[in-house]
Amino acid sequence: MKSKKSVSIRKKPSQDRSKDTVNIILKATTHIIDQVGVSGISTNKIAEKAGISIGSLYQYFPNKESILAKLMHDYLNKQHQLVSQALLKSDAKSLKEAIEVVLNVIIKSKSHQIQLNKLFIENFTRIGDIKLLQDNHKKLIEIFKLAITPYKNEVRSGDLELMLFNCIQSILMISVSTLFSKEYSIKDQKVKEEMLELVYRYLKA
Amino acid sequence: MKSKKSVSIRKKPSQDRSKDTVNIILKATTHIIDQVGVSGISTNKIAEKAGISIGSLYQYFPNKESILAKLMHDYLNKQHQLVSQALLKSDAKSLKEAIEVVLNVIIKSKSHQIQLNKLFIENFTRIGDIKLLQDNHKKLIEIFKLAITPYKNEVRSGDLELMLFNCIQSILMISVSTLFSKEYSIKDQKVKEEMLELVYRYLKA
DNA sequence: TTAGTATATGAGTAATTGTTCACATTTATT
DNA sequence: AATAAATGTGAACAATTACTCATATACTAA
Repeated sequence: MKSKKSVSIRKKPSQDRSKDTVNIILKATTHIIDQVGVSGISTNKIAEKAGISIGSLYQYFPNKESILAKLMHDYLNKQHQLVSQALLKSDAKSLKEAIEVVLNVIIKSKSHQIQLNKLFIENFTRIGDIKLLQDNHKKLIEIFKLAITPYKNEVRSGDLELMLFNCIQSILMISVSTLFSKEYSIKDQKVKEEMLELVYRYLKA
Repeated sequence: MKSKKSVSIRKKPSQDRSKDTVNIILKATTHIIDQVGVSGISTNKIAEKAGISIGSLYQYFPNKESILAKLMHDYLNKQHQLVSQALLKSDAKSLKEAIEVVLNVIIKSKSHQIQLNKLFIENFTRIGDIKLLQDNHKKLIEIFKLAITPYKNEVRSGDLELMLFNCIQSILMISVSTLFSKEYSIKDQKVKEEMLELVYRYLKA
């Protein structure tokens, strides 16, 4: 039960076929999460689904948790990368437009990687990964802050960190909720507009 | 693996000592969730922690899931009850005050039952319990709607259901997040005020 | 007291879990 | 071609899992 939730890989794959193996393992894990959830995962099942031997799996991952951690790590990294890129290319001219840019990317990242949101949520309460998630939130807050800095005269005064913390939590929760909701979809334009309205009204002076 | 997530109890306890047993089981489960999370739970551990035999546990619960379901069920029921009661006794005179009443109770229920929020969140992705959670959200939306109805001239036009859906998601997520955050606490007055601000600004005309 | 019912017990079971290790095969290097 | 390194294999293991059942104890009512 003493699982070290390391993100590291046991052996660094040098040849192409071993890199493939690692990718296949990660992909198989994602599929299983999608089908039976995080609690339904076992290393034997992953190996089976990946079509490799259980021994091969342990060549590259020291334990089960490290697979989930790697998946989580990659997912969050990708998210930051996407948001940052979008902001660079953005031609936002107002607070509202800047918010919209951030919102668009988060929504996009959520709707493209639905399976991983299950991992995202279940990990919320796992002690070992709380730090990972909190770092994620902090990074998102930083990026968000950067995005609205040019328009800070439009922003009401107050504890900006806390305000952005609340914005991020709201956006994430609404996004994820709609993934499981029957009434609302994250792809629904109306939902996006309401999220924008929520954040904009909250932040503006 | 074919778990029936029934809330029902296998045998109805009639004597006092058996009612005690059921309560002890539920309490022990709550403690374990608090310490090692939902995924660290096993029926054997519950029985051990409760100081009863594993056989006794299965006298009253048909399977492991039914224990978690009962816990969840009780928790959500209690929450509705508290919110409804608070609204009855409320002397709110404006939209903002009505929101505050709802907010106060939800915050109170969250901060009083910290452990169960882990169950709450992890259950978010478990197929069987999604319906339970969605029903919970729907009920909260209904209660919320009832609370602000007297002041609906203060509320902006739009899809009220969706608006309240977003409010509930935001409130819940911010509440739960602060339970795990180092920077912010749900007991912090500033956090409460910001949540009120978020919801009020979003709803008002 | 006695008989019936409710409650408690815990060794036992079959299945699954995470992980290891001795060995086989494939690739890179000389 | 020979050797070393990288990669792949899967039977095997101890631990843990959810759950059963035969039996024992405690209560209730006659």
